[in-house]
Amino acid sequence: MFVSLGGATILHADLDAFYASVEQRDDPRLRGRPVIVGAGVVLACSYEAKAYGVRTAMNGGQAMRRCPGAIVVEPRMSAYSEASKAVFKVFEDTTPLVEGLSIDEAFLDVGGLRKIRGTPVEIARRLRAEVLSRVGLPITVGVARTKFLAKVASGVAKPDGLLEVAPDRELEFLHPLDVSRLWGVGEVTAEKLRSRGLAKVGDVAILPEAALVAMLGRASGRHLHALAHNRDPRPIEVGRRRRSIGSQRALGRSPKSPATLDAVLAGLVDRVSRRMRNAGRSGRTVTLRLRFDDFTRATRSHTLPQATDQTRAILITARALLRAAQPLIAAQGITMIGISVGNLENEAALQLALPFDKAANNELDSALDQVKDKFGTDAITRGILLGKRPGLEMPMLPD
DNA sequence: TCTGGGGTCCTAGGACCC
DNA sequence: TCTGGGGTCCTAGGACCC
Repeated sequence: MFVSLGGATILHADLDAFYASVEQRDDPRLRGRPVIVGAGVVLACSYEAKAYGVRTAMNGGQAMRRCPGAIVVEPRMSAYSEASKAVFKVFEDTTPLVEGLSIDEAFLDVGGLRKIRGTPVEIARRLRAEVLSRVGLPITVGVARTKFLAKVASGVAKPDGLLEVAPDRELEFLHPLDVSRLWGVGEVTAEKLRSRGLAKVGDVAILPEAALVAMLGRASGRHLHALAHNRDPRPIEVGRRRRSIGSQRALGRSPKSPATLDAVLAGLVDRVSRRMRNAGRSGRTVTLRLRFDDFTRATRSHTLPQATDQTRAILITARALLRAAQPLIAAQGITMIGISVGNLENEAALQLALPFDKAANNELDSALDQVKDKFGTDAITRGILLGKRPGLEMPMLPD
């Protein structure tokens, strides 16, 4: 057991197969059985399904071929969001130093709690028990001296595990691991490393930093070099804020008319701007994201002089970007469209970033009229094209 | 039944300013 | 008229993560 202040005091807590676990918690018939959340594509799958080779992001048909007995359930995002909040409540009851990474994982710094709550491992053990008893979900915790290592440790310990990497055994733990275990090493980087005979973290550790930088670029090279040598001084950051808000939609492979694209775009902008207003954020940079038949991607962006959270200002910008991308779309066939707004500011939104522009306004209205002509008067407001969600704010009428 | 939806960070070139 | 370095912002693309 460690008593030094420089010991392993960072916890990385990571819920196991989060969406699927919530489904198994809420429906006893699913327990112990392979569960897939999401029909077209696997959003999450239970460990019973993983045993058959089902993976997140896998195509639904492929997943069913691998695991014909799997039970497929529709995602229930609100249930997951609620479960996430309950789990974060447990985190925050443990320590105020919580840095959320995503809906289902967080770093906790428990370094100052030894006297009142025990050693980090004792705290981690209790945290796991509490998440199970209070929220009913299994969670894995990695304990280490650095964030990086705590995250790697929880990855190794999954599912339903607890693993401490003692400070005097860090390299012993790290160096035999496959390079793909490292945070930031995905398919592309792992393949680059492997093609040079670097399969294990220990192989990477032997290289000089300059060699890694030449291979992977400055940031990735330095990052990987630091981690292979077990250097990660980053502290827990409490209260990190999101830097962009976006929404996207897959369109399938059939050709899309401009009016359809416009309707989808309007729906995306409505959803994004609504979420911005709910979050009290406004932004300046509007980015249009496109994906084509051959799965290549393109982005087009424009930065406004002032931040806004207004549907109309964002939609006018988004439409201009879409128009500029028309040749690309015509040539390649579009299969996904997305909008995101970045350069977010924390203050409440300013009134309207764009000066009133009669021509742009008329153009917008006529575009929305075309959508209505084609799909019915209330197509947009009723959200028929956009997921059957009532209460959309479109169309925006002239002042 | 080939491919979801939400994000983060980094790089590189060009415009612009001092 | 030509030349320099440094800094910031914007745009586009790409890798990665859950």
